[in-house]
Amino acid sequence: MPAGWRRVPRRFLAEPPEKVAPQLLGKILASRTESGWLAGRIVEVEAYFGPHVTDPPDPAAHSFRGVTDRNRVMFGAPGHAYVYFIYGMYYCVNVTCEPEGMAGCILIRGLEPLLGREAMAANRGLSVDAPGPKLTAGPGILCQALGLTRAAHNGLDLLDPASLLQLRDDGFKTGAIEITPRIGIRLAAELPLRFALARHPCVSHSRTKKTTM
DNA sequence: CTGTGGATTTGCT
DNA sequence: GCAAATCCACAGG
Repeated sequence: MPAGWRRVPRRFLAEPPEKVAPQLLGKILASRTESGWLAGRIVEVEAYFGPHVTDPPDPAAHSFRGVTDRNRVMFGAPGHAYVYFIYGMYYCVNVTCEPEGMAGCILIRGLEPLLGREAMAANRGLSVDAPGPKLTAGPGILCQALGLTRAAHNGLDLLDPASLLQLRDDGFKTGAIEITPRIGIRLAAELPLRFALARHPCVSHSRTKKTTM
C-alpha cells in the first residue's frame, strides 16, 4: 500500500448514495492478496437507494424488500463491502453508505488498474499486456481481476487499514463526470444514478451523456 | 457491427 | 418456476 494513499473517513460515507457516488469517482479500491496489493481507481459507479427512500422508490435495489441473508450488510454501518453473486457466475462489489439502519449503497462498475496488473491479468486468464478495460471495466470483471468473492470479502470494513479490502484516497481530482441511467436493470430504469469519468477508457459501456457535473 | 444463448445462485411469486 | 445490478463465445450481415 503506497504512502500517500490516505484513509477515507467514515463520515464521508454516512451520506445518501446519490451524494456519495460521484465523490467515490477517483478514489481507490485496493485488495490484499497472496501476490500483493491489487488496486484500481474507481471510474464508474451506480447508486442504489435503501427502502426508506420513497420519493422516488428504488425497486431495482437488492434492499428494496427489506433484510435478507444476502443483503443484510447494506443495512449495517457505512463503509463496508456488499459482495453478491449474480447469474450463477459473477460477483459484484458495492460500498455501503448512509448511517446504520439505512441501506444505501454504491455498485462499483469500473476501475483503472493501478497496482498488481500482472496478477489481475492472471486472475482474468489474460496475458500481462492486456489493456486496462479488459482487466477491470465492468462490475463482474473487476471482481474477477481483484479476486473478490462473497465468502472472502462480503461485509469487510473498507475503512479499516488492517482490512483485506480497502477504500483509499490519493488526492486524485476528477474531471467531467457523466450522469446516465443505470445499466442492466428493468425497474426504475429512468433514474439518473450512474456516474462515470467522462471519456475514460475503463468505463464499462459508452452511453448517451445526459448531464455533466 | 448486431444479436443470441449459456453459465447456474438467490430470493420472490 | 423464473428473473436478475453479467459477461463471453459465436453466428450472421
